[in-house]
Amino acid sequence: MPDADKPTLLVIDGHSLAFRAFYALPVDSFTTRDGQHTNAIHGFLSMLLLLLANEKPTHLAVAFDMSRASFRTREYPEYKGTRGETPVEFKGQVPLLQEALKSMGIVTLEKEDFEADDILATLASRGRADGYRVLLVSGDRDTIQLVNDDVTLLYPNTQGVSQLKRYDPAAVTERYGIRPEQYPDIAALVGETSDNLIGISKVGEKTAVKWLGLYGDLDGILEHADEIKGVVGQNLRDQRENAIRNRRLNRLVTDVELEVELDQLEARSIDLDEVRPIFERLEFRTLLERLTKLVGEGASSGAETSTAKEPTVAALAAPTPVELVGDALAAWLDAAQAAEPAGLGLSLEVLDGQVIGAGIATAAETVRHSWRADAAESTAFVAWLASDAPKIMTDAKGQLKAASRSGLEVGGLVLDTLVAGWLLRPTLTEKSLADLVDRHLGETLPQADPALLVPEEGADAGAPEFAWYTLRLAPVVLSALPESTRRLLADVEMPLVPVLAAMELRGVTVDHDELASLSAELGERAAALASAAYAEIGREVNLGSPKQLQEVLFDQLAMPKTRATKTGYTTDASALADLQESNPHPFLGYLLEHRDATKLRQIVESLDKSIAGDGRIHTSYGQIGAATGRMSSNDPNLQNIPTRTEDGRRIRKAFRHGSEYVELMTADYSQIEMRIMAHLSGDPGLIEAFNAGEDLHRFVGARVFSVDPADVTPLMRTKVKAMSYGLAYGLSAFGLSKQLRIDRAEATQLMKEYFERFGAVRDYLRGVVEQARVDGYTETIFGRRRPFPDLTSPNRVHRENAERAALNSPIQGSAADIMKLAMTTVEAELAARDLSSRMLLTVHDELIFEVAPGESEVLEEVVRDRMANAADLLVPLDVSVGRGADWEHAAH
DNA sequence: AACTTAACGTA
DNA sequence: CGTACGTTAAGTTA
Repeated sequence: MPDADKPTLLVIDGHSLAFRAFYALPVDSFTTRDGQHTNAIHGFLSMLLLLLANEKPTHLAVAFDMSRASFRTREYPEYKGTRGETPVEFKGQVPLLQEALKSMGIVTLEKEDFEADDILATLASRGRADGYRVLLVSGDRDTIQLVNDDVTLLYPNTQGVSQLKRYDPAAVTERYGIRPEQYPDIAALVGETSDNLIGISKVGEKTAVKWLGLYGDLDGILEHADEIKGVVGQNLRDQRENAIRNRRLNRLVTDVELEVELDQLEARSIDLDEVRPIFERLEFRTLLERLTKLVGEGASSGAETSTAKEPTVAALAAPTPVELVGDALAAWLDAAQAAEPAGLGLSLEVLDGQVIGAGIATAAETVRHSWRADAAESTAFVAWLASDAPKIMTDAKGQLKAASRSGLEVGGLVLDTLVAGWLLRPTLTEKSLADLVDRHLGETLPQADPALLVPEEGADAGAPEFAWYTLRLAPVVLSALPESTRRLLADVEMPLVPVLAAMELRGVTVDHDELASLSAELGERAAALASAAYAEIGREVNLGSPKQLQEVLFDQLAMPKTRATKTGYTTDASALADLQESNPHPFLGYLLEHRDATKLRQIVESLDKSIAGDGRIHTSYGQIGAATGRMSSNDPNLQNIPTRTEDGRRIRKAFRHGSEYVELMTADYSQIEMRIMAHLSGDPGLIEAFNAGEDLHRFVGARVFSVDPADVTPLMRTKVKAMSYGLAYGLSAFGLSKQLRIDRAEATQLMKEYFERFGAVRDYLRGVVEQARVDGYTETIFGRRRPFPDLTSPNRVHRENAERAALNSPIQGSAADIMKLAMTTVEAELAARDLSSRMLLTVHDELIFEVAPGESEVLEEVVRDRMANAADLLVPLDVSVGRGADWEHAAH
């Protein structure tokens, strides 16, 4: 009987799939306003909708485990014993998922004493007997045994739940080299860690498959156990009971008594009115849209004809692009701008860093333009691009760079949907247009993606389609932003985009010879230190391998165990320093120095490799990188260039001014985070400290220790400084004592004294967390928000982590706001004054400039002014400036 | 080959 | 048991 004529029964292992989703989807982005986590539910339902659309089952059911106990745990209490406690964040989602399924008219099944897989096995067996095509969805490998000509297993791959691998008998054979019904024999021999089933030592998949080939099945293997040679054979004879037990436990039960008949599982049409309340409660807007679409399609196309090839039809497709040049393009642009006064969608086509064309979109039409520098047909395009006519792009920075390289000017960038999307959800940033389309439109950007369950038909999307989707995203993303954040977007983030593009294009001159000789020197030093270290322990190990170091330290040298990590015991620098104190050994000293040398060398090497043909390093700035609002730097990271050690500072000496320039200038905000704390807390003592204009830590130290500022000793100053800086991070007495190497009592006392003098700071920090718990987010001075769903987590570790991050966020984030604002105004002012000096780098609270001849004074004046006036706080923003031929000498 | 972990550099 | 990042080598898994 041809498959197409058979009814299709879809059975899903609910726990298994939901659990996969739970770990695949970040909990942060799937939490309702009242704090309910929904990632498992969302992932499950999203997959279910995909399955309904693609597989068009006539019958379906979702099976759940009733509890962890089953007849298997009675037989073998250790069964699944290795599994930790199910996270409460997951547990709470299961009843809601079941409720959602019920509202969709989908039958859920569970049976006392059995696992969901047994229900799958039973339904598979019954379905096959009654002439169904059966589809099983489970993340439990034991279900492989159920596969046959009528039963197909859809197995989530390791990435999560968005893709399922289809196992029919041929696929099982291809993957495992056996027939499906042989799988339990393999599993019995190899063991299954996740079920706490221990197999035969030294027997892995390869061996098990080989034996099966020789002796047919597990019974055959055990009969011939005496013939198997070597240690493995002995292991098999010694541990045969393991295999027998495993085989007994992994056999799925095919005759569980269920209260339903197959025909009761028939797929019913979904009543949206039933579904809506629970979907709304879970805040599943896009899922509801997808479901609505699915229901609509089902009604119009008729559910009974299952046409497997038919691709899912998107609700909206981008208009077919028209190629336009010259006057035709000019005319189209005029009309288009009238139709879309808020801006046109724009996507530049970039090849090898140069612009080769563009896609432009209105809601109704898309246009493609091939651009050539000297072509008269492009005049209208070039003029429009440079004009203030509003444009909406996605991930504009790279396109702006290409435009600049191609000699094109881009004006009027009013919105970058990627940046806006990040402001909306700063913790899990959608990294591409495709992500945004998926997230905010609930659609799939047409793109060739071989990993998709159903390959999309038709051509890839190009620039016109990108422009069109970008345009559609704009109102969706904008309307979701709170007013304050929308201002932040318009005033701070959008103007910054071209500034960062310009800085990346400029790069910074780095001296290759300097780096090369430094690298060679560090390499020699590292080699000498390694030899000395080997001599101490009488053998050569890989000093870069924590695993091998653990052997040396804790076995060979029998040192006391350090703090535990996931894979053993830490060998990090602070632990080694502690060991050196308790168990002095020359090996430790050599190791630590070796670490320093190799680490520096590694940085030097990677910098050297990054020097481009123009002798400069062009880092990339991540505008949407950090959840707090900070920028990041990568390829290479220029925000972690060493500065604390002498050798490290030699690296900074390799950063030079270019030949057209006379020096570098650095300008940084001093103690900006403390100043922000003073402003936000309104603490009179701290405000006075900054207005007094004397050394901050000395002033604070005088208050804390009740002495005259002149009598604050360096030690007192160090302690107070550590305390002040630690404040913004949620430092504990424990952490403070560890950092200062003082005992707990003294640290506690120090904190107490500190807060007695600066009580408003403590009140403020407490208040931030409390407010965030109520609101679900924190906010910076300029309106940047960051959500904190974990503040109400029942898990103490998660909750306390969230509390520290929450109290830090407005501080670090406000500093970032101020710096970003300063950067755009500095850049604008330099342009306005027609100065040739240029801003090159930013390192969180520091800016680095290249100074053109004769501009030293005016540049300093402009930079000081713009930076100091970037924000109006209760305390002044102090800027310190330094100049020199290289970065090190320009520091101060 | 692709991913994860430990370690470490910066603000 | 201090926030925020990015990079690297070693180790692990597919």
